[in-house]
Amino acid sequence: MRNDSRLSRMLHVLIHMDRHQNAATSEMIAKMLNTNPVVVRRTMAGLRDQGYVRSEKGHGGGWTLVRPLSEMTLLDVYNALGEPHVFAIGPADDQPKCLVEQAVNNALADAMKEAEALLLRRLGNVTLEEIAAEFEAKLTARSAAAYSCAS
Amino acid sequence: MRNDSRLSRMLHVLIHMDRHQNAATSEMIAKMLNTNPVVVRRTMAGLRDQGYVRSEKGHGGGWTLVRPLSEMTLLDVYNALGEPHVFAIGPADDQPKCLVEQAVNNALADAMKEAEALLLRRLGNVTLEEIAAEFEAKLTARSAAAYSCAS
DNA sequence: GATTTTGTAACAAGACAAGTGACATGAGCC
DNA sequence: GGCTCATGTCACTTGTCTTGTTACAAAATC
Ligand code: FES
Ligand code: FES
Repeated sequence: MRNDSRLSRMLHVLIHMDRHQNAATSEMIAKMLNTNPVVVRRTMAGLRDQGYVRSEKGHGGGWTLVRPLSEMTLLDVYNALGEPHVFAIGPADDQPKCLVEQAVNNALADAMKEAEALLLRRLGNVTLEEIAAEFEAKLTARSAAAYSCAS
Repeated sequence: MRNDSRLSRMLHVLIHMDRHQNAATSEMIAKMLNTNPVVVRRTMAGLRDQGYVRSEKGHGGGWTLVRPLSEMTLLDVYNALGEPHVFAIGPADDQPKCLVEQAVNNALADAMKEAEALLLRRLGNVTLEEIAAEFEAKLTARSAAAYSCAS
C-alpha cells in the first residue's frame, strides 16, 4: 500500500465495465482488483456523484457505466476522486516566519505547481477510450488468452 | 506531518548555514526547524556523504558548508537525500496480468514520468544561491526585523 | 418475506516520515 | 587523564493517510 492507487484502479474498472455491458457488483469488481467490496463502493462513490457511473441495489443491481469512454478523460476521473494529493513531498511549514524558508517554499512550490499542471494537462488530454484502444491493439497482437478477465 | 519535508528543510538549513560562517550544531538547527537533533543528523547524513557539508564532533563542532551555494542546485540536494518518492499516487499493481490494467498503468506512468522529469529539470536549473538572492531582495525591501533568525 | 446489493459508519492494518530516548564514539578543554 | 560537547546510530513511538475489514441499515428484486 505504498501509493494512492485509486486513480489507477478506477480507470481499470471503468474500461472493464465498458467491455461487459451487464452491471458489475462491488464484489465482482473487488475480486478483479484484489480488494474489498467496501473499498470499491467507497472509491466509486465519487464517480457516481459526478454522473459517470450509476449504482443500483437489489437483484441484478451493481454498477453500470453512464457516459461513453470517449467522453471521459483521466483528469475527469481524478477530479471525481476528489483531486487526491499528487505529490509526496512538500514544505515543512505552510506559513513560515523566516524569509529564507519562504523563499525556499516559493521556489519549490513554483516547480511543483508547474509539474502538477503538466501532469493534469496530460491527464486531461487522454480519454479512457484511447487507453481502451491501446489495450485492443495489444490484445489482437498477442493471443487472446492473455486477457485476464475473459468472463 | 502530511508531506515529506526533507528537501524543504535541507534547503532552508543550507542557506542558513551560508549566512553564518561558524559551525551550527544539530541542536541549533533542530531548534530553527522546530524538530529534533536526531532528525537533523539523520537527514543531513546524505548531504555529508555527498560532500556538500561536513560534520565535526566535540567542542566547537557541528555542521559546516563545504561547497558554495552557487555550486549546488536543488536537484543536487534532492539526490543527496536519496531521491525520495515524488508522487503520492501510483499504480495498484506493478506487474499486472490484465492487459487493460497494463494499458492504464502505461498511460499513467507516461504522464507521471514526464511530470517528474519536468520537476527535476526545474530543480536542476535553480541554484541555492538564486534562492538566497531572492531572500536578500525581500529582506531589503521590508524592514530587516522581519528576518526570523537574526542571530 | 427472503435475498441480493448498495451505503455508511467504525475501526484495524500497513507504510513511511518524523519524533524521541539511549548510548557509544570521537574531539577538544581543563 | 578526565570532563564536556557534539556527532552517529539504533530502537522504538507517533502521526497521517490509504486500505482492509466487520457490521448493519436501507432499498430493490424475486
Ligand atoms: S479489464 Fe476486467 S479484469 Fe482487467
Ligand atoms: S534562515 Fe536561519 S532560521 Fe531561517
